[in-house]
Amino acid sequence: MRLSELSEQSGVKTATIKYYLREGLLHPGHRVTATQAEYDESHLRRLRLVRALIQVGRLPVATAREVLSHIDDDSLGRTIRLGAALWSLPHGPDPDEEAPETAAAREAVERLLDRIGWATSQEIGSLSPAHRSLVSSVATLIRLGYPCDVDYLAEQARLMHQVAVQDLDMMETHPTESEQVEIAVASAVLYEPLLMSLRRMAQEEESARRYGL
Amino acid sequence: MRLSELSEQSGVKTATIKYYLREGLLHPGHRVTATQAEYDESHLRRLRLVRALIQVGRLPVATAREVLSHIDDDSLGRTIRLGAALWSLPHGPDPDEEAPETAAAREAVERLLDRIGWATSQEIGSLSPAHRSLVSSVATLIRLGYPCDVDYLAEQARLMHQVAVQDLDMMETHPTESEQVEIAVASAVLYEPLLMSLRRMAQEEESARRYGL
DNA sequence: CATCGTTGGAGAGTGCCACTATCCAATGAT
DNA sequence: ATCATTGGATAGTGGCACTCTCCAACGATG
Repeated sequence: MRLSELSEQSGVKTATIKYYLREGLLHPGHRVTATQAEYDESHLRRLRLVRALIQVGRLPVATAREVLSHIDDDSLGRTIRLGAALWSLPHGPDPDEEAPETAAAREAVERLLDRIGWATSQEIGSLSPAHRSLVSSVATLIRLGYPCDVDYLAEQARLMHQVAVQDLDMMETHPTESEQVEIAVASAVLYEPLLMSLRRMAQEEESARRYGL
Repeated sequence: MRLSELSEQSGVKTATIKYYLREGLLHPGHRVTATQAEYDESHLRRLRLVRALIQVGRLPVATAREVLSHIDDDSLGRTIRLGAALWSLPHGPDPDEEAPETAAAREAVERLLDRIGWATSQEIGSLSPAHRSLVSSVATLIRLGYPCDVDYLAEQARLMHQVAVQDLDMMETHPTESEQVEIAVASAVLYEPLLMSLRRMAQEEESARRYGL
């Protein structure tokens, strides 16, 4: 398949595909002559994944490249590969250590983890982007005076754990490691807006149920 | 308080505050002389909300202005106000009607809503940004060949409904309508990254539980 | 009263980023 | 032989969130 055909089938302009090639988001085609290259299904699939990461997942191009490199890297074991891929995903801003609310937020998160017994998070917690992002979010809520008590958080955490169980179950239905890492990334990036859509629809539904239309 | 004091207390540069004033994200201060204005606590609070919406919630400035205008508008009833605020929030891309996967996605979503009995979503569903965004997400997943069966979606939807119940319970703890609308917006925008942080931490926890460290 | 640093306002400018248009030499179809 | 097309490199575009510069008007100080 030529570049222009790849463009037609994917719906992505040739100029944009060239850009992705240059940025290393897409592996080069097989050079047929000095000025022509051949692309195949793997390019089409990767291109669609790139578009999904960038357009649906809103990843910056540089981040997408990093994430993809982890998916491709089969020199490491699954756990490391998975962790590397997930930790390179974008996350909220880091906690502002200057702000006084950060300390309170950190304590609240600690109490939360204690309550629900997430041992992993407590040990390596301060390193995990998700943990730092959580502290930052809680600090923001405290600063704005929104409620954010441990009971509420614990209940939501419990629900998110059930979501995670579903996620991992789904991941396990895929055989190869590469696919599992890819689906873990997809789970984090593509299913996220899906879940948030479901949450908003649920809010609309529940709101209608309580207050009428 | 002067503009420069407001800047100090909020940690936002004066130039940026001026920009927000110009863009209508912040109501003007009380003019004391021809060249000086006085700001108060309401400005500080609003400024923090603006920063949270833009930095944590990643809202474009124009969208933030629209959302804030709905929070301020007390000429409408709560339901309308709430809906207007939530519907003006950013959502994923609209479904691509050209793509063949969109039809399948729409059908899958319909089956899902049927299964879990969200009447509201079925009636006004095609209008809701959340519904359109969900169809778009499902279409993307189908196109990439990721699993997205109705059983999985139904389970996640059930969990998201429980999340929404928590959300609305929390909203009801606030007395005034303005506060309720504000907290609904905060719930959609600020608690979203919080929930996603919890999901990723839960994935890390569950992953460690299944496969070790 | 003169002076000089500070303030608020307005418009132009900056930096970043995801593309995108242009150009060029080498092909490949006719 | 001719000429549109292809892949590759480079420079440019447009949008956005600020941010810089300038200016007239204060207002505290000597």
